Amino acid sequence: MSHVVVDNPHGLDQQLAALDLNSADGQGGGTGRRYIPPHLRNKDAPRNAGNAYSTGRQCGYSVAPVNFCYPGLASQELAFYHAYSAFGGYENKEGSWGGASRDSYNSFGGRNDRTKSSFFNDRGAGSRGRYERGGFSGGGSSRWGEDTREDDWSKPTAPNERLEQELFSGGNTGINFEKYDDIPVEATGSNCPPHIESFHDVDMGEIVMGNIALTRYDRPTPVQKYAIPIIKTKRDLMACAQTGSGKTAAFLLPVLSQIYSDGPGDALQAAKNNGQDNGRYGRRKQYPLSLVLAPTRELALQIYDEARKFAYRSRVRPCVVYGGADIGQQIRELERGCHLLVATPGRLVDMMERGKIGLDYCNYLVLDEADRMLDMGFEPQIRRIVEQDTMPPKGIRQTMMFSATFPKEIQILARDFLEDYIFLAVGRVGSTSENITQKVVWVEDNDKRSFLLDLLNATGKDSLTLVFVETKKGADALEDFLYREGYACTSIHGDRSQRDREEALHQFRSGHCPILVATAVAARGLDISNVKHVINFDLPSDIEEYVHRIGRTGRVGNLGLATSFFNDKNSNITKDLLDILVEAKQEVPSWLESLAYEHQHKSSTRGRKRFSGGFGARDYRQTSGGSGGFSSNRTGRGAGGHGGNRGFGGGFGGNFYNNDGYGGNYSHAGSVDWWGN
DNA sequence: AAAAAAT
Repeated sequence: MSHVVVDNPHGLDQQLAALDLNSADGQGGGTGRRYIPPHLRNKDAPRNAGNAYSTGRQCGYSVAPVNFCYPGLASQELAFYHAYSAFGGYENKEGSWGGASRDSYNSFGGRNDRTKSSFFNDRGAGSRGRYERGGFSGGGSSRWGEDTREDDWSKPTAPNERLEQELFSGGNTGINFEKYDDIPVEATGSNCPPHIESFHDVDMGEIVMGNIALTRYDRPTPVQKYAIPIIKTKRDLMACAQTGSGKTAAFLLPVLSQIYSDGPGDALQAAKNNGQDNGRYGRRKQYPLSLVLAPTRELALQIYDEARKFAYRSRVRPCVVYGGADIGQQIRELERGCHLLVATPGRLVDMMERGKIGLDYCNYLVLDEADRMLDMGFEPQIRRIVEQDTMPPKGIRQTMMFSATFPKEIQILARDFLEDYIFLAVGRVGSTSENITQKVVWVEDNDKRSFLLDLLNATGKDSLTLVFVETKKGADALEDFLYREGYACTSIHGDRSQRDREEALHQFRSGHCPILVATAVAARGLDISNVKHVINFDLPSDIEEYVHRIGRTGRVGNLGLATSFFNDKNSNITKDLLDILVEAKQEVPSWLESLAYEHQHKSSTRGRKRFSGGFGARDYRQTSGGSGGFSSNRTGRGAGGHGGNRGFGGGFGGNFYNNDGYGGNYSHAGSVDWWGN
């Protein structure tokens, strides 16, 4: 094991955080450049069967017949031709493409070495495939596999002004990067590549860079600085980072850039064969090159929306599938082509069983919010998807896991899914950020509503307020109440239909309903910028949940305010809340301090029974010697040999590791959660 | 005493 801190710009102590889990099982003959997975063996393979794997992630190009061609027109020119007719004439779009010039299209005929096969030489520039729709529909829609032949995926397709408007006009959803600079990041692992300071420090290709310019991302966030070069060098990654740290782009940019430079590879042929088998275009099974799994539907959608931006003017077609929505519609979308799939686990399993999705060529796997997915009981589905189907094994595919915490369950998942990975720890965004003002006020249940009205009246009419409650019933009741009081509000919770949920989010985001009453469904993952005020009408029992909730505000460089109603019923969160307030240099009410003191004394006699729902996860404090606030016990399972308990000076709020056997908020055999389930 | 997720 040689996990070494390679980069440590923030003066954090060097330490080894290797997991003995990581090397627990060997790779049975190594990663095998010539590996052929079981499902591909003994198959009649017109293509070079080992090729997809033997070339690693650089898929080779294979040759497909062309029965459709526009003599004398390269496909890009063809696309332009259609662009002109579609938009009534040529307009110079260079400006909006952030410097990419039309030369890139003119030079398209001059293919690079890879595509300069004898085939191309024979046919000349005129015999390009059918990409006439390539530049126009969402994120590219090359109908690969029909009668298309592969093109150079690294060259941008034609611009589409209307689509561009749709994708990039949504304001700067990005992050104000300056305030992230003090977030500490630590990379651990063998041969970790150096981090970047600018998007230009690593070659991500014309398409990605163009879309970065369009999204007006000018500088990478800390996660991006580290994750991008790691992913670009084809390493597996385990990253502990919260939502709001820019992690979606941190994996989308390098993954897409790889796909653009490598092209579709054998997946193209597979889709084609499959299409022939079925005889009809519409029956085709899709073979995504990349899969992103996310815990909630909204998060999946959000990742998809990001993917569409970065897939603009490319041949990659992103798709999203999740429950609660019409599956027929989603299938039709898939059948138009799917190279990057974002999915919630349940619906994806459904799609796989229906034969709509094959993961045989999925060379990039991302698990987003992995802890949350386990928390929600998705482990069987995830293992079904990753281990019990046709997905290339670890070491062949590239796998990236993101998680807010790193308890034992996640460590085991990382051991099983990742190969020689780099561990990235990103400091918590919410709690270190001092531009969120956190207030805790004592409010009895009976007074909550009138207190809430006071707060809402004090808040500007047009600033967004997010009100969290604990139960779905509570959400309905409170929305009802506010509505009757004349407030423009909406609500979101898990019993709402998917349409209602999306509609509510839209109403809120757009400012049409500037008050959103929400349950935990909205706490994590959702990037709703411009939330001025988060109100914990009901405090959660779990401090991680609290951090996620308040993290909905204070984004995009704005000052944020978080107000929490506290009373007797919240005694369970007292100590953790106090720690958070202290860490974030917030004002601490004296009553909270004394309560925390009392609670600590009471709790010492309670034993360690409750370790789900947030409590057990904090047990690490007992081993970190009470060293004040939020030092983490980052020892993992190999506690003895890896540097012991070290503090991180407040940056690393999350307990990435648990070694007390009671770790984490994750159910495991014999566990009892906060509700006694 | 809960929320989330395939139907």
